[in-house]
Amino acid sequence: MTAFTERVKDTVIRIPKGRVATYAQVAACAGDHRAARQVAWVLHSSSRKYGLPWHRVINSRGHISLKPNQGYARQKALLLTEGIMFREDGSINLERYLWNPHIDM
DNA sequence: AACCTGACTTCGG
DNA sequence: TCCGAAGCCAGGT
Repeated sequence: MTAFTERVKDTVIRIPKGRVATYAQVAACAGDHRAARQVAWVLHSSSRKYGLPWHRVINSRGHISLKPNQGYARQKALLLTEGIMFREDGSINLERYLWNPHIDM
């Protein structure tokens, strides 16, 4: 496990309840703005193991990246539970819910 | 060591 | 605006 991967976990854990972050954003916080795919891989492989709030990470378009037959519904349900609202097309208003590491915490 | 894969992103047609 | 292709990174085979 690389240092970068460790930082990804630390970053994800910092995302506040009721807010979301994009894969690229998490990657940037962890020190490599180009490693979005690696962030996805980390969540996929060790979210359960480390109790990460994996559902708070979505793609840059404000959509859930999971396929409908995979965890899509579960992730959406978890976000709704935290008070996050979805538009009709299933997207999230990033202007409103995106985590700002410098202001929130 | 080479090759494949994915819960991503960006750019060009 | 909507795909498809090409980048990118690390772990698994």
